[in-house]
Amino acid sequence: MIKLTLKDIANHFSVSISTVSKALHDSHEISDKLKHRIQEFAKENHYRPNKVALNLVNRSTKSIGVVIPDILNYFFIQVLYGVEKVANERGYSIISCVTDHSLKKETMTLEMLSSGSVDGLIISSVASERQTSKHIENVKSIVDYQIPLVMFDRVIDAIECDKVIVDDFEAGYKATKYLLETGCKTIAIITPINKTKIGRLRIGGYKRALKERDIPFDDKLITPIGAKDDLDFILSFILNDKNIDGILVLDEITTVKTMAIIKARGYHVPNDIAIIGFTNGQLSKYVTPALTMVSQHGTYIGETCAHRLIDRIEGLGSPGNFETKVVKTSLIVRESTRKIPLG
Amino acid sequence: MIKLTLKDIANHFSVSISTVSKALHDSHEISDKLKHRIQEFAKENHYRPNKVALNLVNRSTKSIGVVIPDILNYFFIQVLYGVEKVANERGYSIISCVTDHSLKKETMTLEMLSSGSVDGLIISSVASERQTSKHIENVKSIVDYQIPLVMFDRVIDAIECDKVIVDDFEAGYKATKYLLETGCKTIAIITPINKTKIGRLRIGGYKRALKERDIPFDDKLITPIGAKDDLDFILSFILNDKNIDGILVLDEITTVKTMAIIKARGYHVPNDIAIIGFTNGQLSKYVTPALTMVSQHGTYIGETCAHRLIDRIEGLGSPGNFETKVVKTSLIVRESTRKIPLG
DNA sequence: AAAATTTTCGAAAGCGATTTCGTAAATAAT
DNA sequence: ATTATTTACGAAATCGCTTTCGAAAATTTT
Repeated sequence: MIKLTLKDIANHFSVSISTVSKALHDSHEISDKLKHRIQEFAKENHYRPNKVALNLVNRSTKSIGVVIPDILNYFFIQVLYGVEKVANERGYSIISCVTDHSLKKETMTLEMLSSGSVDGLIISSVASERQTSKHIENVKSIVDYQIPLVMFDRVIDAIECDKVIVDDFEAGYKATKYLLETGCKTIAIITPINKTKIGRLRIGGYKRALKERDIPFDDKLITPIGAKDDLDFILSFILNDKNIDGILVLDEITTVKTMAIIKARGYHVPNDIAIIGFTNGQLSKYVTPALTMVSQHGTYIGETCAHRLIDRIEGLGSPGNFETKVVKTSLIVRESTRKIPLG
Repeated sequence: MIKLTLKDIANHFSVSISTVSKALHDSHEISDKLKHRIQEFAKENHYRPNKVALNLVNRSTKSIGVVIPDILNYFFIQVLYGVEKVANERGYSIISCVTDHSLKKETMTLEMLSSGSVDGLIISSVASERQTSKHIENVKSIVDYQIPLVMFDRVIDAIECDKVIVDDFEAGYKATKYLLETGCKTIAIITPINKTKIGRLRIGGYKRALKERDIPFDDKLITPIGAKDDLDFILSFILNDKNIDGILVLDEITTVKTMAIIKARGYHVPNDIAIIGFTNGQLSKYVTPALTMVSQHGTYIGETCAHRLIDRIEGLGSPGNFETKVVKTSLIVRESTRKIPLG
């Protein structure tokens, strides 16, 4: 049995296509008798309208695209979850695409999605602060296309659109302050997101916290690591070089790895070295000791993005008047940090 | 600047739509002069053909839908990764949908996807062995629609299509055998997937391994747990009741939780109780002790599914002649199990 | 019985593209 | 100069569906 179309049904009953269409929509224009027969036939033969044709007619797909750099990152999964929840509530489905931190893949994905497949886009761009200029053009061409766009977390300043961002400066500040308050003197930073703006902001917060205590900032304490770098090897440098008693790590998996290495080298966590990581995901809770983490409230961010976007799509909210929403983080204190001394 | 169509360009140059279409396709039918002007104009104004219209004309979307029950399950993420890799290589993009283990959501998702949005489907169904009858109808209506379908992992026997499954029987057998060989006498099973066929197969393998050693099967050692159950509470029963020295857990997150609880109760892993879990994901490696896990080779499964499906879509492979591929698992031995005694 | 109204349906346009086919104009061949 | 052949473009069909409008046929009103 091949896929049924309106035409097939029309032929079967020797009526016109429009009659069938109306009958299936329960239009009063069609007699009850005919309507019934057509509806029965359609049901029996599993007729379902071709969505592509509908999308074309309606000039809308009732779906939104979500583009994220990484699917093994719990934060993005939470965002995805939040987006999907709201989208479903409001009658939209989502198409999620992962760019694997590749600028090329992001461009391809945007090309694909922005040519009619979705009514709007939610993006966390992989663009670092360097390579923007050319890449911005790509993203910009989407906005130019008049397709509603909401960026979150890793946003591009030069793009004018609604944004939902994390208060990464404050997050870095809070985490560092907490380490200082629990007695840390020399705090290192491990950053797998060195070239991103959010990485810079977190380090900015870190500096601010140091400054408040008149601790001089030491460049050597900031260690960028790449995806293929040998973390063990790299860590050995700063651990031997400096007398580190606190570490701030800018993503979850690296936090876990860092702690494993530190423990293996005989340090006690948190007594010798305290650790705070970013992204409160599945891992942090179950490692030993359980990790103190910064939660970015991904689900909430996802929900917010979805609402913003769908409002735009449906023409609510003033056109051109873009807003940026800043979401605060929370520090989830567990066992990888010392207790705050009383008094 | 509103979205440009062929018609707009045609109007701008006072030519026909077909001329523009041909010009943009570099057809020899159009004079070089005109072609150049049209192409220039299209580029400058960021013209891109409307994909929905193209899909309608081509009766193909060059995209495939992937439906999985859970996105926090590393196995499924790996499958997704494998599918996407092959799909991209072969010129397809993927639409991934998560059903959150909800039959209703699965039905909705299938409804949505099977009406023209995708050229084919890759599904791991949430259907347990009970509720099938009605649900099967839903899935069946997709196959009836002549839309190519590949099921993996959680397949439905009554559906005729290509399948890629894990050798769960052998996996349960291998894991149990390993525990026995390393000295375990009383092995419990914790199963969060009690009603699924794959759960039953794994337990089947477990029974076989016991039988080989003439160990009687004890029903009480199989503990099903639901999503909302208090694992701590439930574990206390069997730990107190039986003299357990080995546990087989049927998913990763539950394995990690189980070990945490066991450690908290003062047992040593693996000396007092050895643990093997299913799905070798991100968590297993970094907990203490690192967990011995069954790897299901998700990426490979995803790749296989994608190849099968696209072959079907493109009419390669004999119609109606469905195949089921069985993929073997590997046991990744780490520290939550004892060593096999020499000799 | 004539007029007005309602019921019931079909023709056709449109969504945005591709593609086949036909044809006037330009060029080439005789 | 006449015929044959390219060249260069447009008209129209098509994909599957919705929707507006027009118009018989049936019903109601006067």
